[in-house]
Amino acid sequence: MPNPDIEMYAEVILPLPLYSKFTYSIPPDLQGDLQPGVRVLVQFGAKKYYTGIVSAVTPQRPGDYDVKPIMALLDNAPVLRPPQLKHWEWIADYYLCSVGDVYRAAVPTGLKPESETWISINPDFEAPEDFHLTEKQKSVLQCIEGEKRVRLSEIESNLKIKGVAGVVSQLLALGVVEIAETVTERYRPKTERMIRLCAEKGDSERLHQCFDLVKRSAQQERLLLSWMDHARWLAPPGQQTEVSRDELLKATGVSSAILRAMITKGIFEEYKRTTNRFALDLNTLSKLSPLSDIQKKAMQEVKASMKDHAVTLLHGVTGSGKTEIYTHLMDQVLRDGNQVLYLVPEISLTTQLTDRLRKVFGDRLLVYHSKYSDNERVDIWKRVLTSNEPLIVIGARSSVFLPFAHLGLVIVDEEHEPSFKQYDPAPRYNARDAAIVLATMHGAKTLLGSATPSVETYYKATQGKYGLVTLNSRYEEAQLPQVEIVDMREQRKRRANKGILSEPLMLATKEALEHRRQTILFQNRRGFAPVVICKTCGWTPKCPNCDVSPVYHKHTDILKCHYCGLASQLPTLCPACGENSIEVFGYGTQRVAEDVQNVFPKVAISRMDLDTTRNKNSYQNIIEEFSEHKTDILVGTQMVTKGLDFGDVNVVGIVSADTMLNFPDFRSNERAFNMMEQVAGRAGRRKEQGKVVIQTSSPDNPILSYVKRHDFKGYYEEEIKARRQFAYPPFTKIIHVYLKSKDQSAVDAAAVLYAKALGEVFGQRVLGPERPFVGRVATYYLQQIMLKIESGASMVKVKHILRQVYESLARDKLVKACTVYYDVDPV
DNA sequence: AGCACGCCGACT
DNA sequence: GTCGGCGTGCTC
Repeated sequence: MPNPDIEMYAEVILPLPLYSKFTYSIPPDLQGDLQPGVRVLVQFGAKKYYTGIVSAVTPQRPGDYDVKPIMALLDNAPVLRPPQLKHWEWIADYYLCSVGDVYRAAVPTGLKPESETWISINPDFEAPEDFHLTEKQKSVLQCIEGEKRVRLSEIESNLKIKGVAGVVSQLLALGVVEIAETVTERYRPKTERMIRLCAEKGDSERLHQCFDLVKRSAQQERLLLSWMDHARWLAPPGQQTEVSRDELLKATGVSSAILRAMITKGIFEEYKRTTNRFALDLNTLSKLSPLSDIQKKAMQEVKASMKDHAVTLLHGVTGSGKTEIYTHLMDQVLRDGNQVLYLVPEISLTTQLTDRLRKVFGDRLLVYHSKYSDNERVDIWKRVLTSNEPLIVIGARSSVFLPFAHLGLVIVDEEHEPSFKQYDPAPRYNARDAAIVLATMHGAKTLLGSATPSVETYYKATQGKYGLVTLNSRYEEAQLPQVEIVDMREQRKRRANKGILSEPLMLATKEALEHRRQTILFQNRRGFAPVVICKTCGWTPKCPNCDVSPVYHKHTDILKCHYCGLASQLPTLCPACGENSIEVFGYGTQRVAEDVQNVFPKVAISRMDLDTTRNKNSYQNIIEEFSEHKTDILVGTQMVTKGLDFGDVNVVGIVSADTMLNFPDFRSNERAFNMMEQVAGRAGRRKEQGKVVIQTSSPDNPILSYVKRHDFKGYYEEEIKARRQFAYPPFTKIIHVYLKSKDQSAVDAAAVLYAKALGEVFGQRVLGPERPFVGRVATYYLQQIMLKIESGASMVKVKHILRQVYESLARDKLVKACTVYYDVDPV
């Protein structure tokens, strides 16, 4: 039993980017209930309340400040599991951010209620004689008057003026309004509208009454009969079921007005029921499909490798059936009573994959990703938290944070994918690496899978640090596609192309169409045209917030900045010279789709890029339509490269390889090879050999010859040589130090100072500062300093030095004007 | 990250 | 004279 005489204190993690620890006192009535991992409500600063997570409980009274008490305990039991706090600390330490940053990213918002300011009219207020208000005050007051209470943010959005907080504080001082800070729980369990009869089971008199009431309406009668059918009303007692409103209306085809009338008559009654978001019919489960001999062999090798390696790489060419191997492995882990984390890039989480797995694993499969609503995410969190049962979570990046009880296996598919790395905001973590660490904490094994492993991973595999299993042939002897490289300069010289389509790509597409086959065209740029220019004076538009040119979008007829999202009008006359000579150049997906439609006017084309996949179901719809062959040609950005499986695709066109090949950083070869090989892998996944056409202005680029031969090893050997020669990963570890400010001269000067200070300790390991590829994003100017640390050097020491340098410069006026942050292992 | 406190320009 | 701009420093 806790001793109530000893005062106890709790260390609390707050969802803030602060590095110091915050300690609160535990009120006597909560002593003994508090343990690491529970959520508590605490006051922070003068008015804010946050949901914090208790990280430790100690009897140690902290130093010389007034300790605030914990306001409330929000949980009976921790919302985290034991290894999670350790995992958060690892991420914060490794990726150089605060634990609060990790907490913010890890836990769904619904579990982190914050306080909000509510404003209401002061009922006791009496206006003195000479009382008058300014116009601004009056309009704010009007917003409050109609309601019981309003949020500050609501007034701001209603009036569309700034400084509402100030006006409210004036009104508060005058006594006109009062304010309250409240904490609202945002999580709402999902409810379903249900319909029941206003009669007891067995009350036949009442039932007759009901039938009398609907006698004159065929529709109402139908609804009543159908309801009785759905509810199994006539079955023996105890076998009745609840009837959902939607289900009933859908089954009968009767309009909701009819139902409403019957509710008004008192026949039916509507009520709400909390539903299980995971409801599933267990009778539809199907068996695992058997593995081919080659897959069986690979599976045995994977299992053998896992005996002596914590991490194993499964290097399998596109279409070799890696997913089948994962499925069998997961099944075995479930049988052993353990849980599985299956990480995939966001786009792979379409029903293509999840339906397949759901058929095998039923409700033991949970799906978790960013297109889910926060409520749905809280549901999944709670389900994982309360379940010790074997289950599989398939999810994107953030599912590494779920409260697993006992992981037996972690799978990271498409492990080379840059999207596993979060770039902004902190924590800037790589989910693949965080997952490996998590697996180790659980004593679980990790399987990384890819057709084009990252250089780092493949290097570790060749060095024996990771196990390596290779699958060289495609499933059912499908062949890797044949690759043709087309010189676009030569095409244009001969005027053989039609718009962006070269002759070979046009012919291949045409042939595919004739054989009822499909085509994917890959162009890694969205919008219509990336370049807008005045032909008379050379003027081009610039984004006012960023250091880029906006892209022309034809459908909406606007210029759009792809960095900050700002949209503007395309001027008809040049703003610089006044001539009517503005033209657009270059190709985005919209324009590619338009060109293709011009060449093949009768063919159904769809487009998949960020612009067409904003909504939760839009991926799904585009992919479904394409896989059901309702569309013949799919034009898309890198989204189309990620793990999609379409049996009828015979032709893949890489519309322009040039931007990929000429990117100015050390990963550009890796990215270009992976992207081209992956998109090529979408072709010919069934029996007939597919065809890939790569259009380029530099057909002699060596990367293209490796893609042409599907020669991963050859590309890798050359790449690893270059990495060694120029001291890039995996031979060094890279940390980017960023400085950010709205004041350009401040960042520029501060970055020089910073690089100099770092150089005094790290010497040649410091490169820069330089402006990043895009030097200004959303009104912030950026400077980047690159640190190259030899692999094997003590990172503890490096981080200690980074902290010291920051502290020594923190008082400098220029540095103070900037935000400093780090990106560890950038991709 | 918020938020309060505090010190200088354009308005009643 | 005041309102209100945002620089600076603190939050258990």
